[in-house]
Amino acid sequence: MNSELQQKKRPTSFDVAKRAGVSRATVSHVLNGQGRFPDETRKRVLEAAAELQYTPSPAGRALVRGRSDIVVVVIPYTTFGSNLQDLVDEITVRADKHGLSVVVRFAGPDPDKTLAAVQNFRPVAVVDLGVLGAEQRSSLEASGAVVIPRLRPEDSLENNPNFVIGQMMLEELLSRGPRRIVFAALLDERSDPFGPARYEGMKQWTNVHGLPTPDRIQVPLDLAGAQSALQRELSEGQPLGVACYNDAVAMAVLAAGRELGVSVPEQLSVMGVDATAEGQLVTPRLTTIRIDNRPVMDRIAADLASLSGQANRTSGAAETLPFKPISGETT
Amino acid sequence: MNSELQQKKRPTSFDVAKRAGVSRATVSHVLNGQGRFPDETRKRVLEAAAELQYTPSPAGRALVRGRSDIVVVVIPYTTFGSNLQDLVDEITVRADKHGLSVVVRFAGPDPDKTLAAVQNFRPVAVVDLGVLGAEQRSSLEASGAVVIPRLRPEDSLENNPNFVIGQMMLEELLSRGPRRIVFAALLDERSDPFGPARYEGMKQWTNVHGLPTPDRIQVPLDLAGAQSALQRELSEGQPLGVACYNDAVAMAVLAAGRELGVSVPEQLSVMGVDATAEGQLVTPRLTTIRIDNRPVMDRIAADLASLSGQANRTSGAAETLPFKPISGETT
DNA sequence: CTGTTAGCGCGTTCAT
DNA sequence: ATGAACGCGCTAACAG
Repeated sequence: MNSELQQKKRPTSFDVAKRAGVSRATVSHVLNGQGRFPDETRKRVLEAAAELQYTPSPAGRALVRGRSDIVVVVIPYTTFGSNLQDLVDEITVRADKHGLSVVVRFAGPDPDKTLAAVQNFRPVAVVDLGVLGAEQRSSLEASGAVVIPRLRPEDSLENNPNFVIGQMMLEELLSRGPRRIVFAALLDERSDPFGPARYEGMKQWTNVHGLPTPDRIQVPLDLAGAQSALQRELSEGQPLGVACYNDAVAMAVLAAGRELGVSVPEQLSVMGVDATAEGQLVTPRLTTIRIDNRPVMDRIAADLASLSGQANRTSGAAETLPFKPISGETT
Repeated sequence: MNSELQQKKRPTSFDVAKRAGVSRATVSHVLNGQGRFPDETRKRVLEAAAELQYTPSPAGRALVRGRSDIVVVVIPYTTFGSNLQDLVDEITVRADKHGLSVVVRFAGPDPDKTLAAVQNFRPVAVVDLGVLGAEQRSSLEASGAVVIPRLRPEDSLENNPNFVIGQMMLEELLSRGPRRIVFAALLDERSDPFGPARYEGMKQWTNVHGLPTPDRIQVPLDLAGAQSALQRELSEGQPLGVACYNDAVAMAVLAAGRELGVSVPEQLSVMGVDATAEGQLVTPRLTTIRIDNRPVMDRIAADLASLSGQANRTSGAAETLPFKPISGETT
């Protein structure tokens, strides 16, 4: 028989109250900074709580509050910049300061199930990194959760960063002279939450500048598949500029071009997005766009802070663009 | 457009009971499949629940159960390809079948805070993808959570996949003849949860085969940094084989070698791990190891199933190895 | 001003 | 098949 077998039952507010010689209500008041108590009492309660390592039961609190202390970060099925974890880490730290706990939820193939799962947490807030549609957002808001938005594909397009990225890529691809433009999306559409907006940005730009609308192709991330996808576009013999969804796609296009014997960047210029380490390590080095998510983080942090009623310090509206082109050898 | 009025308050078991003309206790029993009720009653309750879209409050349930329905998947701070997301997706689906909801938690820089955050959910189970130390596991288990995958007697060091991967890399690197071996870890140690075991595997293998113990270097993912890291190892003039922590590191090493003008694979052979798309798209194509996480998934699924008392012993013994070398042009 | 009592919120379960 | 009580924290109302 192991004497250590005791199921550690967590201390409750009752235990703290008993130890501090007060009532449960007082414990609650002191711990939540409500009402005024003599320092003596406050101290006794705080000490008792500390000694018992008291942590209020999230379940009890959620029950009475009607919602949990959980913030759900919903992440699209895609790999955008490996610094996603850093972003989440920072959200976590920030939320922690407001007494909120962060969990991540990967968006599954079925949006409804994802939404249901998120709803099930009765989260106090949902950080949407590009997954939620309009109706999902309002559904969440109807249930009382605050949705902290980032990229909304449907609100004013000109404000959408992805829209601007599409245009930025065009400018870069055409800076060496005119060429036919193609947008290379991922083969797996589900992995492509931002592609459509970028493509839209490109279409609008070409439209404004009197250029033909770029084609859109889907490129698998293997050599053979990419090759056949690219070959169809190259057949016309004029120089081609390929704006890719991300660096991985760009690398597939480049590999295909190499296999097909076309010269880069003369006959084939390629641009990625994300500035991954890999893209900068290969030859030819990728021209790409580095996305800085500090502005996103700031916005999230502000929204998070406003949850606790803290002053919503709006930072400067227009700073520098949150993304900048990285010149490589592929344009 | 249907302007259905959003219910501000979710239905409770009381609402269902009222609608079905029974008591709350009956609702609970029927919904949880306890006790025997006439089909008539069962049906009425089930229908009422469905019509009201009743979802039991997780908070209420957690309160009475003492723990939540949450399964926390703890993910190491490492670059994860979409394969990890697929793994999590599958865990999510599997857990859902048992009425459990999955959340992901990225391991932060501070293990204690990570542990505390996980504990705070009072999870019914924790899926550890390579972050938890022994004392963390026991701490979780002491609080009543099941840590998955469960440690099994056969999980000695020799069976550790990473241990075997290290050895497999050595065999591949040395297949072209003897050369000096170096293990290239990530610069950011925090991102490297599996490297140590792989290095251990290599050390043991060399020891058994009477070869010198491989050096260990840390390689940053930029050209200049990788170059200086590699240069120190190349100075001896004999052929070098570099076993890399992953494909990204391998690409950094290759870029450095290219810059330094060494021939691949004659003077410098390189091996990665992960078989990323990028590694297969570059020239020279990477020799790497593809890791199949189906076995891991099976094990997790089995442990998950056993949470609900379902003894699911379907998994046969060791079939094929869960990883296989991909021959490229770098060895 | 300081602190307590009482009761709510929701699902589960024992005893009837 | 049900009433009542429980688990835990919060807070309105109230008493010292």
